[in-house]
Amino acid sequence: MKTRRKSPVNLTTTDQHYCSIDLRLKILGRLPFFEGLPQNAVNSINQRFNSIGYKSGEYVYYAGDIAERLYVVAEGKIKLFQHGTNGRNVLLDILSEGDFFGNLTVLGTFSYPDTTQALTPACVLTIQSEGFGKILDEYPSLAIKTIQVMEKRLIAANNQVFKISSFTVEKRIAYTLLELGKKLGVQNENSLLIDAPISREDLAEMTAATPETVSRVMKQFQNNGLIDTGRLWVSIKNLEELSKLTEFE
Amino acid sequence: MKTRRKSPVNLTTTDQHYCSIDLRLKILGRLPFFEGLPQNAVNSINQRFNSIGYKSGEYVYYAGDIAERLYVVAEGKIKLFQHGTNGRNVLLDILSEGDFFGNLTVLGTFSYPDTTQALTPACVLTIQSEGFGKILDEYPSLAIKTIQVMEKRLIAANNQVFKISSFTVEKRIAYTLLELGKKLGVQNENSLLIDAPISREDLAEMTAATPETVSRVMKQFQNNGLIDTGRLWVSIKNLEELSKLTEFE
DNA sequence: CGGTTTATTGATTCCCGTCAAGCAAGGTGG
DNA sequence: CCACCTTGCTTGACGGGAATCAATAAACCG
Repeated sequence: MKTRRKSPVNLTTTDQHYCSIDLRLKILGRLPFFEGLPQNAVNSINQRFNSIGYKSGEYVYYAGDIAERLYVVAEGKIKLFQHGTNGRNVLLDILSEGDFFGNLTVLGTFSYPDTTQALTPACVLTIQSEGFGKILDEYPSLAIKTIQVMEKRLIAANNQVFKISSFTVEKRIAYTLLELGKKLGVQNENSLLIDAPISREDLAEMTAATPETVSRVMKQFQNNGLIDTGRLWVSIKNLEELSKLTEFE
Repeated sequence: MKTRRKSPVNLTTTDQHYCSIDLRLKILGRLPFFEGLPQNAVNSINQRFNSIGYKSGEYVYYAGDIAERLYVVAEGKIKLFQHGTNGRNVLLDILSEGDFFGNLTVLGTFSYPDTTQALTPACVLTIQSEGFGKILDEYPSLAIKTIQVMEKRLIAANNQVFKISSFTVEKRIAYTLLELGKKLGVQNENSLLIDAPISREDLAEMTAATPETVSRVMKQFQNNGLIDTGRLWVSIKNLEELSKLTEFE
């Protein structure tokens, strides 16, 4: 069963990876977050955002920095995590196009509770929290949209707590792979490729496990034909069977 | 070291525990959630809420019920949890006066992801999600307040993930007791009483542990003079030392 | 004062983390 | 294109922290 091969994950986006001005205007308008707004509103909002490009591995901000900006992912993937005690971190989320992070509103000075890092080359739009507050005042429908997105994220975070609290490692890993498939999956021939360079360590940090254990469990999944995997990539071959693993006791 | 005695937690609120109409009007206006709104707005909003009283142990809604209402705690404590596989649940939060739960906005029909149950006799105000949507339209400042509250909750949920993922049981329990102290604490003579009937099982469900382990760890805390505890109550005697336990590796 | 719920305590088991060594993949420079 | 190096993955042996199972004791309630 030789399945190891070159990573099928697309890593080579255009090298010029600070987002060009005209590109970002188009992107902003298409973001699900701003959909439904009239075009002139989008233009107006767009003018108040700046864009920044990040190379893979670069940090957007660190936990503890003063939280005064809101960010929106325009392109690429951003890791959101908290630093663990010894050097083992906890990976809370992987954000992609249209997701926001950072500090939404002005509620006194406080610090970011987490660190954000580009997992792939990425383009990020950003605005001062204060400025975003003004936008919310101007476009109340955006505030409601924001609430809806946060509602979903809170539910997801609670599910995460649930998962880690009551699943075995095997179930946690299966569940996490399925989540990643839903969020970052790209359908290839006969398998669902997770379109981001996810390492064993990343998975360990998402599942409250160790890289070694993740490796062992994934090997087993691979032997059972549930997934296909290699260095920095995973692909789900049998989604149904993998789902079954997360179901019953 | 005989510390076992009658529970100091106040359980006997007025027995008539469906909230009276005039009481709830006063309560609504004082809720931190609605503060800052002009009085006539509060009156108008108040008219659109109903109030329901719950006896200790009663359920407000179950996970899977169709999510069409928003709730606000007016009095008492509400447990928010998810059902585990075998009968061991995961306790996500304990809500008290001013906290909201349920479904905020209308985003298609979907089900509550969690179950809510009165931990003490409680009075809860409720409104259809649709009606709350209208209120948000009318009072945009409320939408921003809502965003801020959700932002805090999301951060708390992420911290919860972090805690469970990277702390030992001892640290998790210490951390959870401190959280409860902050949220539900009442300063008594020389200790901070957690003002809710919290069982070993509740704590286990909050810390991804078993009641037996919680019992053992708390016994140790008690022997070290950090806490004082009995059946369905806990009091923090030495906050500083307890905090130290959660700090470094 | 019995009956019920909650908490304690002990003995045993096992999942998974830790430590350590070796291997495969990819990138780089000559 | 190959030697080399870095980074990520695999695999095994071992130990420990906490779950499980089980029985007793305390607290509370009618």
